[in-house]
Amino acid sequence: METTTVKTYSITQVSKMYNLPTTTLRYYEDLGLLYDIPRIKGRRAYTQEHLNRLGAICCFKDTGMTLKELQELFEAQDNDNDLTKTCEILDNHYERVLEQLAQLKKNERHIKRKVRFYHDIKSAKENHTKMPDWDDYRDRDF
Amino acid sequence: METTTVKTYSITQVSKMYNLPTTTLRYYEDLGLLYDIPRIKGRRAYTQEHLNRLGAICCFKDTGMTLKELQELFEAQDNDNDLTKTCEILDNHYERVLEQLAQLKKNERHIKRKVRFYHDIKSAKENHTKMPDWDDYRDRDF
DNA sequence: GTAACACTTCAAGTATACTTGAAGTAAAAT
DNA sequence: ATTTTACTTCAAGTATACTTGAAGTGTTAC
Repeated sequence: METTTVKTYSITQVSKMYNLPTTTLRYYEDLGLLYDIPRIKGRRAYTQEHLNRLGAICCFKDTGMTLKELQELFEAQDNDNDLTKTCEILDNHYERVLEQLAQLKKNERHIKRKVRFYHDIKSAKENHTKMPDWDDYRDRDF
Repeated sequence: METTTVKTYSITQVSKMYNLPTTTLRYYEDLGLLYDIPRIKGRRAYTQEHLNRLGAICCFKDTGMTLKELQELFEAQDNDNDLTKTCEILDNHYERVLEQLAQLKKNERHIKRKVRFYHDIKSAKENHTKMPDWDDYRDRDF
């Protein structure tokens, strides 16, 4: 006979690893996003499986999925193992992520221009040189 | 004597242009993010200036700035014309945007892998071929 | 032994960003 | 002329994602 010990993590360890308050970890459990977390003497003992799931939660949440949508995704993935629905949700979400990425790149360029513009205004004021014109910064690559 | 007519836009036109409900436009005005909007017969008449400002609001908001932070930024920009503070806020925000961009790219790759993984599971099940293993998808470029 | 610490559950409270409802006005459509 | 449409103001309500508070338990520190 053979026994294997599975490495587990306390709620505070997980909290630090994922930079999430312990209250948020409990909240996700309440919502059913994390479940079957074993208790050792009443305390949560997260396994690698739970960490992987939590990684997925953060990834999807950070890319704009609501917790409700995450519940749906996990329900399709776990319970019924409804692959058609799982793929549909994932495909739709991936589309949205690509749009986000394109938009964020645009916004990044716009903000970069604005940063330069205001720094140049600051310099101009300090050195009593000619004030920059925003028209020279719009839609121009630096 | 010379009179120039400035092109203006109704709240519904602006709502459609920026894909924001009219109620949200009024809300932004309540918060002071948009101000000095002239009324023609009681109706809001947005000028190009307001559209530019609204564009900035959307850009900063979409990159994670809160409306309160936007109020601070605009206060530094408009009222006191406090360039040091304006630059500081912009610099800090730009840093955050670069981090977001890096993170979003990571998340995009992770989700792409997951999309492929589940599509491959679906195919495997339909064609009774070997099920894929997630380990073959982690941190691998396609 | 007892105080401090690190959790536990469960219910209620909060922050942000809108959103809705009620009551009114002014111009266009029938 | 009167109904419909498109706004207006102002106050109150809502959704999402947490966050806090109260009361309790089991291990560690002195």
